[in-house]
Amino acid sequence: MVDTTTPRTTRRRIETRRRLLDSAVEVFSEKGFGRTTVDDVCTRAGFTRGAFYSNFVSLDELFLTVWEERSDAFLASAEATVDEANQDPVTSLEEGIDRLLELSAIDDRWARIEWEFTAHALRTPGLREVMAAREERISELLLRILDRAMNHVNLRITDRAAFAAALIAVHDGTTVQMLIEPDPDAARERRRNLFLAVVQTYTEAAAS
Amino acid sequence: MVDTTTPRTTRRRIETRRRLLDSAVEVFSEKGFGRTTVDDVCTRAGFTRGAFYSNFVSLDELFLTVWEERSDAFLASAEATVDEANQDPVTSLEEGIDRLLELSAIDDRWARIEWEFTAHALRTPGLREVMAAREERISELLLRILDRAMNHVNLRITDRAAFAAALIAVHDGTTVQMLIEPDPDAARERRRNLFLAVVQTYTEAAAS
DNA sequence: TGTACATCAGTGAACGCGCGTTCACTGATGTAC
DNA sequence: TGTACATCAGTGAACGCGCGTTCACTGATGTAC
Repeated sequence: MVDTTTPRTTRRRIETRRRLLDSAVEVFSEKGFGRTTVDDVCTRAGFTRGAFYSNFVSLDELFLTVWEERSDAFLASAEATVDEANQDPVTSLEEGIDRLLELSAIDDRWARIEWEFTAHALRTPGLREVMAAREERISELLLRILDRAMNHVNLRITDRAAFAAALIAVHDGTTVQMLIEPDPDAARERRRNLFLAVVQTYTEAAAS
Repeated sequence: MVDTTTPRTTRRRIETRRRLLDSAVEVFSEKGFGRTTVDDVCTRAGFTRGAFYSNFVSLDELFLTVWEERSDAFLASAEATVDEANQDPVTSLEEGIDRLLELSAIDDRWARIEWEFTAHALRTPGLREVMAAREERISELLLRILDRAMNHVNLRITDRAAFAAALIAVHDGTTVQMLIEPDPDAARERRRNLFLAVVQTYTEAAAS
């Protein structure tokens, strides 16, 4: 039996969406979401504006799609890294921190877009819940990673929710410092120490 | 001798600028900087667009002016609070944290604008230095407050620059959590604990 | 204090570009045989 | 594999609104006496 409900052609559309989404990341990070026009994105991708309206209904939808896609990709790759790490457990707290920082390392462009999107979400009621849900997913993933890692270094988490929230807050707060401050290396080193302090705060020696 | 270089009339202009600046805060926080038009600000303030161009050259200048004015006002009021506090020294670490949090308490509207401005600064080279300079001023003010307070609770700061940077990072990171998360009270409590942990990390018992 | 005058600040109309959005169209892509 | 056909995806022109910016103007404000 032939499927008559699904649209026929797909390859070309998929490729077009791909190019529009990739261009959107570039343009949003350069001009900011608010100053970006439909034509900016299309020109960058090598299309005329009609192509945009054939694939998205508004820039808001495009921005949300970009953000969700990248967020999901990040979470998926993080999960994969965690699975790998099971074959190679951490041997020290410091090593664990470094792995965590490596996992969350993102390029400047994407950091700017996340900042933009948060600003956007802060004034768009429907998006606040979307962001909160994502933070919840990151929190769960983090705790899954941490549970295992803590075991290997003989520590026990005292307050799980607070621990995850603290790591996320410190991550966000130090990210902007690294982007703004004249000496990013110093900022990076301070971030590392602060992460270490947070881990020590929310854990205690496990009964062995 | 009469001053012939300074423009004559001022009262009316000052009032007009005031209303434009206040309206800008409202509109920027509601629509975001990028989606705000000159007319949005003028209509809100009860002027026509000409009034804007008689007082500012661009929305960029207006945004920077708004931000600098509020930042300076914040720093000035913080200094004043610190001077007052000298008559009434803190007696415990917890009390010090609460005072610090009270000092940095800002309304949602202004928090959104700071986030917006940071996003703007992250993609506008000249503004990065402006923000870095302000962070430096806040850091100095913080350390002045902390030096005195630590003395009263018999603690000594180990790494001054890292301590101030950590407090700022934690402040920023937890602010967005309080605005995004469904349970702001829980987020506030977690923030308080995290601040406490940071203080304990970057201080040690002073030789008495 | 009051009046005549000079200057200034904000008005509102005007201009034109840029942008969002639509739509008839064409050439690209997949399907059937 | 090749061809004829149907459908779809992106084109590009068109429309009109909204916005930034300018400027001659008028009424508000300060000054001099």
